Amino acid sequence: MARWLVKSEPDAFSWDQQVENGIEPWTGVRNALAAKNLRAMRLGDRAFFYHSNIGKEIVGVVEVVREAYPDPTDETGRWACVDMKAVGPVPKPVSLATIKTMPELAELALIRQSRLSVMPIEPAHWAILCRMGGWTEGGGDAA
DNA sequence: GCCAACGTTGGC
DNA sequence: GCCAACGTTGGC
Repeated sequence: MARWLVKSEPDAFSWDQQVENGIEPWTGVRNALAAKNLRAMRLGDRAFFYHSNIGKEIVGVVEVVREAYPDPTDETGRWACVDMKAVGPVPKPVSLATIKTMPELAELALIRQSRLSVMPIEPAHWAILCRMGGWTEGGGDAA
């Protein structure tokens, strides 16, 4: 099961809204690489929910509950979205500033490609970020 | 098909 | 609010 990180500006769509809505279509991605990543997501994949611009920190974990389908907010029909479900908040939000202090996280796309809004996270990096955030994966589904 | 101009994102 | 990075557009 793959791991990801998705960004949202809390002004536009925040973690609180994700929690309130439960399941929410992840729409509005209009970047080729980000879209490719979206299409590669599979049911049960998990992603960190990152607040860009305001907060600049990982605040929660979401899970893919519907794989890529045409983004209803896109008239051209060229772009895709997935449905995300809130799994839970990260007990200790992990800030960008903190991530930047860690040499072992220097290769993160979050840092190397600051404008990419949907990116894969390597298992080792996922584990480090989970530890930093005080997040423990629920019973045995971490495969 | 190349490249300059422009717009957008996102950190600071 | 500013600026750097980078994606996209449009002229040639």
